[in-house]
Amino acid sequence: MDTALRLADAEGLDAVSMRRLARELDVSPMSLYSYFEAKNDLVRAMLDVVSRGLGPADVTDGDWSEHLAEMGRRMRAAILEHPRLAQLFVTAPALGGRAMYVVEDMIGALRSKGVPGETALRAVYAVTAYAIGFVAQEVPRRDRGDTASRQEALASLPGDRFPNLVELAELAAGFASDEQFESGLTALIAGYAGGSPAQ
Amino acid sequence: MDTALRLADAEGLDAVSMRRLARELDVSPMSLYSYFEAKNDLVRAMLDVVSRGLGPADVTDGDWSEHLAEMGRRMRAAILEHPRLAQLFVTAPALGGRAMYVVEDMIGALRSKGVPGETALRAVYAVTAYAIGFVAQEVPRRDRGDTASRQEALASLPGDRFPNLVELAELAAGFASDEQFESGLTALIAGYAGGSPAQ
DNA sequence: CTGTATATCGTACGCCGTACGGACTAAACA
DNA sequence: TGTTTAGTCCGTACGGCGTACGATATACAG
Repeated sequence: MDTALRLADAEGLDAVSMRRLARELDVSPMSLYSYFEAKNDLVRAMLDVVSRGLGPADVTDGDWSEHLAEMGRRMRAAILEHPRLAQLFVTAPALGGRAMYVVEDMIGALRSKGVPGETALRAVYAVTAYAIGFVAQEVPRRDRGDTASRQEALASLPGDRFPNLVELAELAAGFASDEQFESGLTALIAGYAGGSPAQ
Repeated sequence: MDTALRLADAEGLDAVSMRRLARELDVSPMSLYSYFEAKNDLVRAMLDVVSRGLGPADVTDGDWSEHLAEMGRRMRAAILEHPRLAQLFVTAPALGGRAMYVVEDMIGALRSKGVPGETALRAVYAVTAYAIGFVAQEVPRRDRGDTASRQEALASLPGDRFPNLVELAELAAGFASDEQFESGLTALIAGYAGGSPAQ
């Protein structure tokens, strides 16, 4: 697993083939099948290791909105630790492994603070969706150049069809990912809490 | 493109190989390279066609929150029309093609109703992230059995470690996707609007 | 008619996942 | 002790993949 993850981080998920991984380990390709029934199993194991980075949601102070926000932040952070594996989270048949524990604990925390089960489920589900979708958009964007080049790309759109994007190019390109993430996260949770608006 | 999309819808994205697509078309594999420089181009073209399904955001009544919500719904609906291509949206280097027009128009609509540019950008970005992430979780879940079997799967978790998920299994399995999507979408937008709480 | 562009194709290379069966090793048991 | 068993490793082979390269055929411009 170490080698597989190192390989994936360094050269991308596509570089992780049974044959290539075996070569890295100075071993025959078929040997790997003693440990994984098929390549899918290997990939699932990789996802599991990464999602272990979620860690327990041990924040106990603050109200439940803060709990929930923290879960969202952890989820994003865990995925961003291995950006090249991000697509796994997004394509995965289901959140499993560590993520399951986090969801369970988060729902428990919310309920213990008086949130009804249904709302807790809905809110956790929504935050999960937001975090995954956000990172899915964030990762490729990050790979594709700095702020200046992103701004240039937006500004060079045909101005007669994209007046708003062109006008706001500088603003849009300058958004820090962290702020942008917080913005949506805060809004989403505020919506569930019926609290104050974001931004 | 028609054949490629039909093939992808019927047998999944993996079935769309240059060789297979050529066979479907009664043509040599290499012939396809007259029209697409590489397989990536073909995939991008497929994504473009699908995202054309977004259509223009032509809802002009209602306030801007309703506009924004409609964009989210359209986005989800467009992706769900070709569920087996969903991962493309999520892995894509950037929203392009039709999606770009939708974003532009949506930002324009929001601004024309008095929303500051920055908020408009942030809100549209957040809704996009939410919609993509939601569908990413929704598609595999849908493939994996009906309500009853999902409930069973949840209920059979070890009760000492997952008390909440077990207890709420019935509730969780029974959530209709549409309701769940609306729940998060409403919350998110309400957060930006500073309006009333969801659910 | 001649040249040039366009579409199609056959062949070949180096990847991939993995089915199958064999060889070696170490532990469990007689 | 010898024998069996389970686990590990491997070589070979099959069918698939993307696509570089060069040849051919067809159509159209001059």
